[in-house]
Amino acid sequence: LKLEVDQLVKLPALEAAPLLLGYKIARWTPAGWIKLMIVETEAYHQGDPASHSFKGVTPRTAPMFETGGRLYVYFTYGMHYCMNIVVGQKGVGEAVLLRAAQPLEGISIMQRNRKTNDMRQLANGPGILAQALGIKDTKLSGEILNKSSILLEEPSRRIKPEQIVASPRIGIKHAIDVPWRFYIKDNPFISRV
DNA sequence: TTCCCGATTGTA
DNA sequence: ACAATCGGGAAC
Repeated sequence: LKLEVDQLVKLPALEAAPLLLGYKIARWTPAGWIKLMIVETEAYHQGDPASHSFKGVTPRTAPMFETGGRLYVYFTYGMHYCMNIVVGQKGVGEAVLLRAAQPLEGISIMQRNRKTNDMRQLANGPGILAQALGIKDTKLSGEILNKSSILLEEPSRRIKPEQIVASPRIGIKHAIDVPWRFYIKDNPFISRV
């Protein structure tokens, strides 16, 4: 049973994050199509002290509080961009961080964006994934999926529940114990750790 | 206006 | 293990 994208993005982050594994993220660029399969995600919600939405709406985090189906792109560590799929209901601040993906189409474009030919290093981290997609600013933040240059497609083959691993999230200082990072077991394209 | 810090990455 | 690098957000 495949979940329509429109239904999936209405779910709370903790439900949507594992379900997004296997879905495809795509972008149309002047050089052609880029497409990857999502293999690693993390869930962030309003009651979560590690979430940007924890302290309420700010100009930066406003997209997290919109209806699911938008993008939330943020700039971090003075040099990296990370992309989220906003999920859930309007007024509730939650999103799913895209941490890693498996390259499918537009490999040469991503190799150019990333300055490496190593397939496993094209999208094996949230900042790296954004680089592969050619994201160099936060202009896409708040944009609506499938109505902007970023598309989300249903999986061709559904990921079985037993193939999904849950583990603690990476790089956070709060709520380090909860297993809200999800990835496809044995997939070679997940981020380090 | 000042100050601290971060949902990271690449290099040593 | 650690530097690079700068915008967001709280405090002053």
